[in-house]
Amino acid sequence: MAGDEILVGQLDPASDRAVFRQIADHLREAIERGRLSPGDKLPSEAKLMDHYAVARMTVRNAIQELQTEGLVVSEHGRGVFVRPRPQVKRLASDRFARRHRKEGKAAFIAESEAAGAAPAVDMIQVTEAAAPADIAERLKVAPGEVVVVRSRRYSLDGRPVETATSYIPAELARGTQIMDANPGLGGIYARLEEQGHTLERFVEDVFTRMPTREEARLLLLGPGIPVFRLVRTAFDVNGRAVEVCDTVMSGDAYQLSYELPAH
Amino acid sequence: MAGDEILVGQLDPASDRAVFRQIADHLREAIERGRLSPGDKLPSEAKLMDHYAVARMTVRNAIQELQTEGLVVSEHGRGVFVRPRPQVKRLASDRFARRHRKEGKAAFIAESEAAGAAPAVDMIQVTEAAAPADIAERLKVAPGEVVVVRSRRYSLDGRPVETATSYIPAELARGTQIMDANPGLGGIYARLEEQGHTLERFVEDVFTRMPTREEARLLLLGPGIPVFRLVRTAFDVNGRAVEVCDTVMSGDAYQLSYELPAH
DNA sequence: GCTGTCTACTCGTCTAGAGGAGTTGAGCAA
DNA sequence: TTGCTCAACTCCTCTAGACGAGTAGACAGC
Repeated sequence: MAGDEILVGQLDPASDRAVFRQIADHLREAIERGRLSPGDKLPSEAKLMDHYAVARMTVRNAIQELQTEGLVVSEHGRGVFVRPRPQVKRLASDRFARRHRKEGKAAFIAESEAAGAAPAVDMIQVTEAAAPADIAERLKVAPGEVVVVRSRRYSLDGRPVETATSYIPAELARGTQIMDANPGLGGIYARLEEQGHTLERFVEDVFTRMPTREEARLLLLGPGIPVFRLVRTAFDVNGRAVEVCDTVMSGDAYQLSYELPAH
Repeated sequence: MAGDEILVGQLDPASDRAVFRQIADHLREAIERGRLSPGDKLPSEAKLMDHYAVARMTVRNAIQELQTEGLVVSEHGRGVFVRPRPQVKRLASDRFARRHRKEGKAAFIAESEAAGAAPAVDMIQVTEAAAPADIAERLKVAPGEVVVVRSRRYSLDGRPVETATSYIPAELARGTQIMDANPGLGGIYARLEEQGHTLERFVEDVFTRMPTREEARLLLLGPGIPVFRLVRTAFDVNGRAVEVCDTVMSGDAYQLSYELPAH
């Protein structure tokens, strides 16, 4: 039976460390030392109860601790498993360079295919709405001013990995393909450049936090998985902010990579 | 009594949503709507038991859910409180520019003082050890090769916010102040440049995950707070990697900011 | 004024049990 | 072979209670 071979730990009754923490320590160590590999099943609650001679809640507390650390995931009716490590997608700092855009594909699609993964976009919505305060500040529009809001969700190989919401000043978007669900070849950055707003630079602000319930639902995030929040502001050659993109990315699916000059 | 005014929610017995989740939903909504502000005390377990007419474990499950979401923190003997939002430190992408270094201070010290916070560095250790695999790869040294390892912990206003470990090829560090606990004015980058390794660029790889137990201990992280892991490689003008700095930062204390050219 | 104690209140840990619901595989029936 | 039922096993939800330990305020005694 999977996982049984790790049932070797002994409780230390003299320790002032809580019993459930001692059990969690045993299991954690088994995972970190590789006695349990990603995807392996932990001993069932019943087996752990028998082995350590403790009540059910004590075992569950131990497992709960590992869950919040992101080390294991439980599946109702099946068991508790060491969390498999997903493929990590590397986002390079040149991913919005114009040369990539010229190929006629939006950044996400182009680089995903290059990495050998199957990209998909769904839940595309285009509306007009008041800009949230922090977005309005970045776009240099009045708080509450109506802007065009484009939101969508990206998936890789069937797994949702990222939600993104773009905010564009209304006068830059109205009457263009930016208002369509499909913004056309090269994405909205290509459309903005066609309008004469040649892009010069982007500023990305990166945060990390635990997902909201809504985000966990959209990105299929279990407990113990944080998200990146990435707010990117696009500036044209006149220094005007022409778009702000607010992205929430599954923290275990991404590695961000940036290049900094030493000046 | 603090928090009592939010005791207004009603359970929906017809709902198939678990009772403890309904209670968590009520409390979460109270926090998000501002009926409970950062620092406010939630109703005690006893009050919630009375109000919802449920068992203690049910209430504790609800609170546990909010804890793993990072919304509340519990304090033994005092109560459960809405997590106060700490001051966020913004790391700009030019923070390692030479002009900052010339002022004679290491990056962390200089920018913290500029932001009006009191910086501190402790737990400084300098040793020689084998480079971990991913570090060796970045440094372009043989796996397991001995390098100089400098680790330290940074605090702001008394709160530890970041641990950092630098790896420097041994032949670049031996016989220099880099081996000392105090690397001198301008930090180790200044020392490397004095050795003729003029820095040209940095590459930063950014990850997010939940902290290990050790990291949570060093950074005083409660449940529900993720960390940034930031691995920075410094390249000199010859394209040689002269240092790799592996940093773990409290996720709620930092905002990273990068500038990307559109090319 | 200071100190130590006492008490009420708080969350932490643990036990012992009940019923429910999702998953899986064996075995049987069509 | 295919499809169904059923039992065993899994984790999920919830109850009811016990004892422990940290906190904070009231209060008596010095």
